[in-house]
Amino acid sequence: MLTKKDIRFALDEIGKMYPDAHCELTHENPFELLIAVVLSAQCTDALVNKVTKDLFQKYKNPEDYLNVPLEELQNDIKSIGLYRNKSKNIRKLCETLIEQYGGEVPSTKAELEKLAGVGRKTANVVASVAFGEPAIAVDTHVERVSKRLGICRWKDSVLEVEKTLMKKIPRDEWSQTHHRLIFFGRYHCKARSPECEVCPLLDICREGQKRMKAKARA
DNA sequence: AACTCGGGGCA
DNA sequence: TGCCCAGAGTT
Repeated sequence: MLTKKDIRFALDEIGKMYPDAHCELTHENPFELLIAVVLSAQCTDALVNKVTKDLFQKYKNPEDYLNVPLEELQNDIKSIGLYRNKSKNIRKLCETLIEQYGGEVPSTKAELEKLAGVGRKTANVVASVAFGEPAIAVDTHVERVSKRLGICRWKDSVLEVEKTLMKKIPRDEWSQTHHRLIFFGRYHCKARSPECEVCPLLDICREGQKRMKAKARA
């Protein structure tokens, strides 16, 4: 497990690599962000952005999603995969927004998480990006990076990873750190081919040293 | 905890 | 071709 000092070092180095990491999903308002994040589950944001460009031109508010046949909505998001679940969830979500929130997007994590298609990760992202609430959303990148570096344990659940990060990172750095870890995981500490050879964190990274040793042996 | 949804991107 | 992707819901 990394010491507090090592974690500080790691966060600072990652911050130097990606000083202006941000949410890459296109959105003009909380509602569009919410839809975009729900659509982004298990597919890349670049792919989602291709669809949302036309989607947000056509669907401006929760009512618009309910005023077309389900098949039409499915067809509009077909190319991102998992479209049957996502289209149904979005319609259910829009119904809830209209019935319970006057057509607006609720701003707290607890309320967001109750919406169809919105889990802990999506709720954290929307609360953080759209409403400025401190949050660390643990997706596959954040989880992988945290475990490789040794910020948390390999067997930790997603929720345990989130708790550990919140405990070890100052609250006012949560949102920024979240996006930086995602950039670091996406572009450098990649799932398949992490670039350990040119990584500034190699000295403190358990997994990186293991990989380099294995490579030297081969 | 394991399984399913799923087309696109990349090696 | 095969494997993975900025997850969530169900069993």
